[in-house]
Amino acid sequence: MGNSKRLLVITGPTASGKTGLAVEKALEYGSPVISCDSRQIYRELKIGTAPPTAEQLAQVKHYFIFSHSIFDHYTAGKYELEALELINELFLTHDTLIMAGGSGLYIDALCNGIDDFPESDLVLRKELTQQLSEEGLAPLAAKLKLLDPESYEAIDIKNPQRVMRALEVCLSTGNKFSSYKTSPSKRRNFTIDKIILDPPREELYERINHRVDEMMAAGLLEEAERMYPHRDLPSLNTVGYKELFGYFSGEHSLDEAVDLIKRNTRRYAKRQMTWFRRY
RNA sequence: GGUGUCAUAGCUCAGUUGGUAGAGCAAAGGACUGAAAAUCCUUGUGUCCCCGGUUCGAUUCCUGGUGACACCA
Repeated sequence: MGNSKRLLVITGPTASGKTGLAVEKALEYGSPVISCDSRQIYRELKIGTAPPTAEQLAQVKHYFIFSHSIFDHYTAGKYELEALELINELFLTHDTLIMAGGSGLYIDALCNGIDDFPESDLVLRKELTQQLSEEGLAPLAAKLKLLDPESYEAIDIKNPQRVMRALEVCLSTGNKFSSYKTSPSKRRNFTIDKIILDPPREELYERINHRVDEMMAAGLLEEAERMYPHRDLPSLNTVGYKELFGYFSGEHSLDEAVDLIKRNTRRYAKRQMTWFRRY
C-alpha cells in the first residue's frame, strides 16, 4: 500500500516554465522541490543551464540543484539511487512532494527504475572512443555481434554511444550487456502524478531565443571561458557551453555561436517533447 | 534615364540540350536502460516572379512587365 504518499512530477521542454510552477506548487503543498535535471545539478554552471534564481532558491528548499560537481561522473543510475533515498526520507514528514525537471531519462529512472547495470568504465570507454575514431563503427559493431548477439539485435547499431556502452559492459564484466536487461519496471510505494507543460511551439521557440540573449547578458561567455579548460568532460557536453567553446577555439564567430546555442536549444526542446509524448 | 546580369523549397543555390526539378542549411517526425542539454535514425510538391508568344508540350526559348544587383549617364 502506501499510496497515501504522492509525488507530483512537473516536466516539459526547456523554457516551458517548469521552475516557476514548481516553486508555486511547492509553496502550496509545503514541499521542497526535487530537481530532475542532468545539468542544473552542477554547481559550476550557474547561467547556461537556466537553474532557479537565487530568489526562488531562497523561497523553497531545492534538492539536486548545484549539489554535484562537473568533475563527478554523474549518471541516471546514481540519480535513481540518490533521489529515491531522499524521497523516501522526505515522505516521513510530507504527503506530497514536488519534483521538477526536464531530463526524461532521469524522470524514468526515478519513476520506473532502471536495470541494475554495471557502472560505466571510463578507461575502457576512452579506448573504445579511440578505436571508433580510428577504425569507424563497423569493427565495434562486429565485435558486439560476436560477444552479445542479443544486444546487437536490440540496440540501435548505428549509434556509436550505444554500441560502445554495450561493448564496455561486455568487456569489463565478461557478461553480456543484454544479460543485465531483465527486470520489469520497479514498483514505487507512492503515487506518481505528472504535469506536462506543453506551450505552443512558436511561443516556446521565442522564449528560448530570448532566454539565450538574457544568458549572454548575464555573463554566459565568461562562465563558459572559465569552463573551457575542462571542455572534454561529459558534463560540459552541454548546449550553451559547447558552442562557446567552438568560438574560443576559432571554429566560428561569437554571433554564430549564439545562433547555434539557440538552434541547439530548440532541437533539445523538440527531443524532450518527443520523449514526453509517451507519458 | 541607359545597358547588363539575375529571379527555382523557409534560406543559399544547382539543374532541366523544351517532357513540370534537387543539394546544403533551416525545419519536421521518431528512437532512447549509468554521457541523456548526450547520441542516433527518417523525411524534399515548390504558383521554378507575372502577362502574353512560339510549340503537341514552356520552369527552360522569345516579347513585354515587375523586382533586385552592378556598371554607365
